Amino acid sequence: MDRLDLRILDQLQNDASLTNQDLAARVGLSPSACLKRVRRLKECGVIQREVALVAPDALGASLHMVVEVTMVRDDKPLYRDFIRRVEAAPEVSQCYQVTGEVDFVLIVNVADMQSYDRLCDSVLYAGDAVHKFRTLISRKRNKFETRLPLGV
Amino acid sequence: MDRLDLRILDQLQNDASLTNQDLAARVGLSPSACLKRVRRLKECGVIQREVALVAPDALGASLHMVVEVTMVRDDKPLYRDFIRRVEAAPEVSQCYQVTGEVDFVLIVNVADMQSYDRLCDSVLYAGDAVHKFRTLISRKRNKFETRLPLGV
DNA sequence: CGTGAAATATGTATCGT
DNA sequence: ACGATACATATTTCACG
Repeated sequence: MDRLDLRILDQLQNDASLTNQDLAARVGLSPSACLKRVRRLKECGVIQREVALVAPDALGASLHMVVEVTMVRDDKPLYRDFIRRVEAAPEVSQCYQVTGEVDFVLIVNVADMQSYDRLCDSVLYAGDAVHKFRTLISRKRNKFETRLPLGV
Repeated sequence: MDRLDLRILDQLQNDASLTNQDLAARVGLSPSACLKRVRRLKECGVIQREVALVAPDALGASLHMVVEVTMVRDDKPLYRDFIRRVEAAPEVSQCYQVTGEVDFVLIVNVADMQSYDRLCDSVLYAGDAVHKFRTLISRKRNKFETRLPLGV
């Protein structure tokens, strides 16, 4: 993982629709050398996947929420089951297991309150794992950036 | 925006590296018709961009935090300036403006505590806009999904 | 890592429904 | 207005230097 790989990642985090030729030109490499690097970065999991980011309000899924979850107790199987439900719930886009006064923070995005309700049933009220939760409703998502700071 | 567009979005949210041919085959369209739709979806902003998702731990930026921010008072210019600083800070990947006991929730991801410190200086302590904040340190990111539920 | 040629994919024009 | 076919252009990909 040298400087060239970092520059490649930097570009692709911004715009994965770049052709290999353009990418190669930008990082100062021949197309074939560039392609080999990109493939290696995918192979070894540094590039996990390429995705299209869709405007939430173009699809009526513009309701974002932050849910802080406190579990009933510290218990491996309990946690594992909860995480499994979280993973299975399409409404939950992110899940952070945190230290401190709460145990999990979920980022939820849904079309309406009915969908939020379904989420509560399928994840929060299911299985007696959750002691309590607090929902912060987002009025606005001011920033959403998938890019990691690479220090290039 | 019909069923076909939704199927296209569904595919591209999963894997934007699909060739137009494969995509067309999956949604049951000819390549040219498919391409026209994809371009239209990009033109009108439904597809915002395509990005590569990079494994955070492959790059030593694996420290995630959730920061809850409470402002000193409700004040337009104050908020505007804060948001501007948030947007400028590469350590802050997401910012939700929420209702309730706190005013903002930030998702931060950094390589180390030193970077977190820089963030505090450049965003949280700058400008006397922030009354207080609470930082929840993530032990683990159990889920990170950019895909919106499309109900297809 | 770079070059060049073969294999693939994209993009366009045209026609049909 | 939208989709299909076919052809021209561009890109990816691989063997070789």
